[in-house]
Amino acid sequence: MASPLARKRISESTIHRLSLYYRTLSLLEKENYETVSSKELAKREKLTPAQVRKDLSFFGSFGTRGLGYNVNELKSKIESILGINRDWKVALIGVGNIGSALVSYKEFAKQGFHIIKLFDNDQRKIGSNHKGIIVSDIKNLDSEIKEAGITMVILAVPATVAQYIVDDVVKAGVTAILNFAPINLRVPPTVHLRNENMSMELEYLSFAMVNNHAPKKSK
Amino acid sequence: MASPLARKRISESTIHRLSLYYRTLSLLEKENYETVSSKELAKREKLTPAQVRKDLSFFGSFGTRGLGYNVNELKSKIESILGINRDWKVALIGVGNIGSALVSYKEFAKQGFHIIKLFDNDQRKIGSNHKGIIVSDIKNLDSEIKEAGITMVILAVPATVAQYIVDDVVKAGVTAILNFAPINLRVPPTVHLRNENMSMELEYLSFAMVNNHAPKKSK
DNA sequence: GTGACCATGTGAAATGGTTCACAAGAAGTA
DNA sequence: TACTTCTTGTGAACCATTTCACATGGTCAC
Repeated sequence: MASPLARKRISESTIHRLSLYYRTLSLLEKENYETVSSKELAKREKLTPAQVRKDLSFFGSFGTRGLGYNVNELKSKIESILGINRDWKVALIGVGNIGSALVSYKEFAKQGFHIIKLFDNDQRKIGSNHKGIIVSDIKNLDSEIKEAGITMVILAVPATVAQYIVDDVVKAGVTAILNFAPINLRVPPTVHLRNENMSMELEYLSFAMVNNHAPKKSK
Repeated sequence: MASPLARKRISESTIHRLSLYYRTLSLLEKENYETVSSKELAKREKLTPAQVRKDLSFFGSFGTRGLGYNVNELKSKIESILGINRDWKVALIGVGNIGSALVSYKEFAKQGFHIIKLFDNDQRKIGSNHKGIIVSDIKNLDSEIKEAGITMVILAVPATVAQYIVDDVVKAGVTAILNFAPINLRVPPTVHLRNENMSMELEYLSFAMVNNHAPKKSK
């Protein structure tokens, strides 16, 4: 059995699949499943049972031979692996198209990501109320982020200003950034950065159609 | 040199990186770069030069030894590989939070993805105007999609109804679907499906923070 | 034209990720 | 208890992707 804390490099794909398992386990829970086998889980994700077992084995042995995994238990194990067994305070910067959609995006809150601060530089937006949150002036970014103890930020600003804001939020102590701007950002090595690029998947689709690439499971 | 039409399986990662190269080439074009080396391109994407050259080599030899790649030319090569050297007519289904943000999302149009039809089942939304497009009743999905010759659809509806709509759009002749609903959809093998799961990247961030996973380049 | 330099394109090697195959553990049955 | 059945957990084998390393071919200065 692998120790939960074994310092082994876990692949990005494994983590992404844990997210999928988590979502499916939540569903199984609602459907009142007691247990689930790697076979069943694999079927739902269009993966192989071995893949599922291997992914989980990096973190421990959570199953029972002959029986499978206890749905509740596995779900909560994955929660703690992914770090979503707690509440995250998140600031959202840029209350434009994407930004305002994200404020209302329920999946985030479901998994413990709570947007508690909104920032913008547009005077018409500052002071306005989105889902109970008042939009702050981006000038107050530093103090408000520090005060609220926020370490995670969603960036939904135009590409032209994204880097400046990144520099600022990093100074304010943020260590995780989810970036929606179509630009490559620079962050210090201590800061985690992920990019959400919605065109990418459309481009993959058009590639697949044009080249008659065999349809495959999606990421 | 690999023939552009060699039937070799191209990896998903390679295609995603082409998207990145494309974006950066557009930028370089604006910055009036004539040529770019694999080294420079790699630096901007935080990849290795060999990776860049290998990716491109699957599709042909586009560079000049001693000089690098012509920015304009490479950009247009990638455009045709990705199938974005043409206009795609896209229908967007579900004009809620996410949906209405996507209508205004400029990156799509920039790359040739034109949302020309909106559908919803909410009487209050049907008939309303979003960026010049009138929201249609989802009841007319089949006829309107066929009539407009749409083959690509963005799905931004609640998870509970997503599968029904997928079945309908497939019947209407759609062969590519970008799904934002947090659910695993079933499509026939002839239909391309990609999922956009915005929670996944946040979960990756929280995993990285909690496990002190060395920050790495983002996808 | 010649020489120095540079960066591509690509086999081969190395690395990393997925699948196989099976020993071993647990549950249920008689 | 003994037997059957089921499914996990995991080394080993396999396959895919990335990186290395270098021959090749082109540019540019003089």
